[in-house]
Amino acid sequence: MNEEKNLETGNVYNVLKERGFIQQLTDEEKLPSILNEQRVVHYIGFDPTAESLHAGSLMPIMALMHMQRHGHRPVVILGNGTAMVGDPSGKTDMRKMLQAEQIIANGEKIVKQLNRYLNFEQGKAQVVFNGDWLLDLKYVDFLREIGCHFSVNRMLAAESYKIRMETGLTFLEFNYQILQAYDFLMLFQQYGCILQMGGDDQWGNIVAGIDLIRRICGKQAYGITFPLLETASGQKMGKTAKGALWLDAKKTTPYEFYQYWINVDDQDVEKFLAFFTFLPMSDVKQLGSLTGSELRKAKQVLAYEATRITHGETEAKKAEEASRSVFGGGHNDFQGIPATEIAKSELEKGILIVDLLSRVKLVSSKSEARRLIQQGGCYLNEDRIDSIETVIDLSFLPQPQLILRAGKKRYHRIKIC
RNA sequence: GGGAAGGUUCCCGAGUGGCCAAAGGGAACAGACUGUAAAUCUGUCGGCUCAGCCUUCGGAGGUUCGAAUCCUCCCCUUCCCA
Repeated sequence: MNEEKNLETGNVYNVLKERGFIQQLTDEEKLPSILNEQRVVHYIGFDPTAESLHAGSLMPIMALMHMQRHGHRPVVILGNGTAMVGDPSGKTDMRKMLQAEQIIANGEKIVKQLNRYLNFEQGKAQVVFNGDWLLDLKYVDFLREIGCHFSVNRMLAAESYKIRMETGLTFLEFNYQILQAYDFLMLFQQYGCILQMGGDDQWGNIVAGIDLIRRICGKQAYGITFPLLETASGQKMGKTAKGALWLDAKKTTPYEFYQYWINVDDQDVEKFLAFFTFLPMSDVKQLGSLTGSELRKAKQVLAYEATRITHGETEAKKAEEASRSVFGGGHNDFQGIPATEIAKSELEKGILIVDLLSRVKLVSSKSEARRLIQQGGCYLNEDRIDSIETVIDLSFLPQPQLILRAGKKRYHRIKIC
């Protein structure tokens, strides 16, 4: 799915900067020229705390893609070691502790996912598991060799621990930063990795790694952080009605993925085009300058491009078609929208509308289904269902298929088999 | 280890014996308006075999006709002291 990208010319630093990826960096003087002059090995860590990455990881992924397109070499760390600890940076609560096997299994799935975005052939990029060096560390040796370089006073003063200084911080989590710094050191020594990137909440951890490398190796390493994305309404980006916006088509279908992007707030369109597509900035700005309903064109481009990058061109086209036919009126191409199979024999008996809604997960309980109907939000083939007693049976079948709609935007197709 | 304050429905947060499925706000959902946007207005917002019933107020017991509210023990969090 990952087509060969042509190497792009120009300084990747300028590209990242122009597209808004850079929140902070450690050396504004040197880093841009280093990125211009040499092939830079750089890394971003992903926590295998779930079996799929979600939209929150998309910005780091896009950054790595830009880097690779400019000839640099991404290293992805899967934090199967650090996930055993849990990063407290910028968080209110302690993370749930996960089982080691679960973490490994998640990690393997995530590696597969990353293959869609990055080219791992011929050493153009690499995945490493930090458990390889973290899990077998000897406590006392580690304290003596690494721990002695960290100032607790300074760690406590760090912004990333500030919230947790109020709500509580365990020693376990307090060690996270040291482990991440150690990761950077390992990558620096073993792979010549001189740059770490991450969300802005990682700043403290990144700088800790740079310090450690300087103290132990006497060499300079660098860091870049990305802005933490919030939507215009102040929500963390990538939330859907069902929860996270996953990058796994099984957890969030390409259609749903497309719908997320086409529904973004007007104010976010230009920003998101810059982050989540590879369109030239001139196009991004031009699309972003559209106003009123014209802006929907920009959203269509955003949705298509973002879906294409994650799910490929075929799926993106299908999602686009389905969205057009559903929202644009007219055609009957409902191929792309979520579907459930129901046996014809069941329909012969008839199914209560309430049961049907809950069966296809358009609602999370039958009470919700009743509420939906009573509030006038339930449609079958674009006819409003008025009664919660309605029984769906073969008499509804002159239509080639059954299309259920909940509210204005949530569609579901019933396949008869 | 000692002392203090707490743990309430998705989140924040009221409630201190019945009128509590539990105020208020946020989030979310539906309707109207619209551009599959935002804002606004209206309504909804534990579950079910839905005029009734069942489960919920950290956990387990107990008192009582009746408990989120009182008692006992336990678990957890924060703060102060060590």
